[in-house]
Amino acid sequence: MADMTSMAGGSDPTHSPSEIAAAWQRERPGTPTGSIEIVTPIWRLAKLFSDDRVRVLRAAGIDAATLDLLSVIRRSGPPYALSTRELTRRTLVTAGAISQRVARAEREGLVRRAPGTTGRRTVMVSLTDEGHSLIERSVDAVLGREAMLVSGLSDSERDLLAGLLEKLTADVGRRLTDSR
Amino acid sequence: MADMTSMAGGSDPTHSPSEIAAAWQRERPGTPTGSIEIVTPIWRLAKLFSDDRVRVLRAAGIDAATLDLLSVIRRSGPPYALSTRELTRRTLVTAGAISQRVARAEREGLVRRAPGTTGRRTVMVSLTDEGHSLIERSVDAVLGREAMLVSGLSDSERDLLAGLLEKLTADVGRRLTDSR
DNA sequence: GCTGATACGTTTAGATCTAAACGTAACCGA
DNA sequence: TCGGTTACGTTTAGATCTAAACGTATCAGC
Repeated sequence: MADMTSMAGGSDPTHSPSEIAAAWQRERPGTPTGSIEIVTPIWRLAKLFSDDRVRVLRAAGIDAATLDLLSVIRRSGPPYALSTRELTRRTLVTAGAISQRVARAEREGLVRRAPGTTGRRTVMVSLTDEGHSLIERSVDAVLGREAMLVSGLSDSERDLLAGLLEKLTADVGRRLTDSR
Repeated sequence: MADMTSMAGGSDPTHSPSEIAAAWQRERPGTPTGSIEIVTPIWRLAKLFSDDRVRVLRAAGIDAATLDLLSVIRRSGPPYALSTRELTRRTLVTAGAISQRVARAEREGLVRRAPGTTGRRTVMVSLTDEGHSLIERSVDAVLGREAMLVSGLSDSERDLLAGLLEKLTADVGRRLTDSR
């Protein structure tokens, strides 16, 4: 996927989204700046969460890509095994990246690869004991930390925000599929 | 910055945030899943916007990193010049990345580097005519496209969401600085 | 059974980022 | 004025991603 490092249209963390929109209006009256107050904070928040997670995980001896891999397998429930195909579907990266991530995790003894029984030449990736205990140790740390970060919102604010974000996600997804 | 490709804790685009939280509760009762319905959609939306922008820009003959660079300079107003230092501050990437981006854009004739007059060995990066016209052509395309993507929200919903996002951004930023 | 089409996973080439090392220029206290 | 410190920009090494090429196994229709 494209990374999060380019957000022209309003990334500037030294100015608020509304200041950025105002700057465009001053420089180019009529510029369609209506989306900036939505898109810019989303990008900034994604970066804040991402960077913080990297820091937290470094202390736990695991990187974000590996956590992502192990998490998806772990929360799929017993027998803690998913095909490469399914891992790709449930992640935001390409099949090539999954292949590389699995190879790394396998080298570190966190997962195991085995041919699937259900035809179609699938490869099942499963957690080793070590992988299982690593994810158990990491999940609460990461999610607990994030819960702390968002704790400035009241319960009703949080629910309201979650609802709006879900609506927007569905909406954007629909418009993207329509336009292709 | 860390890219947007790892979002353990809930990236899975085949399940809604609430389904992911429910899966954790089923597998590990007591897991602190309160943040998932906020963080997960933020990550997903960042990726949706990012990927779409890449597609739009490919058609316009410019990449997202270059758009980011030219945008910041363009909206700073005449004389359309910023120091490398300032570019780093107003962007979400490191100084090294800025240096490389500027070098690329300079190679393509979009910007020019010149020693700054105000001491401290600064390098001023300014738009060439070609860079200026490229950004003029691209900005409306990108921002117009994004305005369309978020147009499913009513005006009041949009303002409400923008307000909550701004509050959350400030809040998370504060907690991050406090905890370090 | 064949055979072509398709699905699936891996590999490779290339892009671009970060972190850290570096090289200098500018500033500052004595 | 001088020497050390700091600010600033660039370079380099390493990590990891994407897109595309590949190789092979499986399936579907005849």
